[in-house]
Amino acid sequence: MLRDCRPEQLKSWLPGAKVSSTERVGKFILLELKPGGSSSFVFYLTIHLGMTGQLLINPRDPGKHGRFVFEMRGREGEPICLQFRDMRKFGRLHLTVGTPAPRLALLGPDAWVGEWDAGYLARELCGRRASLKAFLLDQRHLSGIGNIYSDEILWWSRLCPLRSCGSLSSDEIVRLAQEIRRILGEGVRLLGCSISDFVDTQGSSGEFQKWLRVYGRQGKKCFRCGARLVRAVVSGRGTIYCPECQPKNASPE
DNA sequence: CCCAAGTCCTGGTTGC
DNA sequence: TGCAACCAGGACTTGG
Repeated sequence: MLRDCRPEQLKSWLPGAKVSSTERVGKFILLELKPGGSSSFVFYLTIHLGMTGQLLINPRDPGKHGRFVFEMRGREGEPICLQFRDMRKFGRLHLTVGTPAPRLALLGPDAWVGEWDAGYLARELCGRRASLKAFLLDQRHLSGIGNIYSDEILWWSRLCPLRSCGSLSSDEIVRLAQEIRRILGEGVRLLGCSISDFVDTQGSSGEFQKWLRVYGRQGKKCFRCGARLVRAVVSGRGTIYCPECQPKNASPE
């Protein structure tokens, strides 16, 4: 159970605590901690990187936008420093007792490795008026998809971001489900998308940005049909798509 | 001035 | 008409 507690209370538990497990849930990083001594409860550090957050292990230099640092010891007693950097301050940390930050309970299944299928997607899409783009960004349906991957997924699925959820045929839903898993898998295989800030815990950049088909390519030619890619703002987010092979009208097929 | 990887909050709209 | 669910857009923040 989640218990209310004051920051200074949590602070007093941290020294001597052990990281008992780590997990990723959607875009959240979760550390399970057990306090030192004989206490049996657990507490959690829930981390969200926001847009520009970085989590670094033993960084070579203090960096420019350090927000917090955890000093730890490894199994052999070697020092381990975990630093959180975040230029735009959109990242979040939550320290809670008993359960992770409450917002995690609201997340849909993990879009990449979660237990869901085209049937689940069909049920979630059914009857909704919102755009496909807004749907993919809404972490309550599937968790883990952001603005870059949603545009890429929709291009590969040949679906217009402006289409309404309820307008998809079952063939289109199956296609979308396949591309969600495939594109996120590619992103992970290529170690992420380093447009400007993203690095892994070792400070290394990913490679996915080299394989982008639409994101950041407004006005350039579609790799599939050669038409000019266009930009629209959909539910407040910049959205790039091909007006030719991602048509607004449902394709007759 | 424009734009940017995310989420929360507010206020308006839709439909039962 | 009432109400809840749904949905779009602004706020937040720093920098290129």
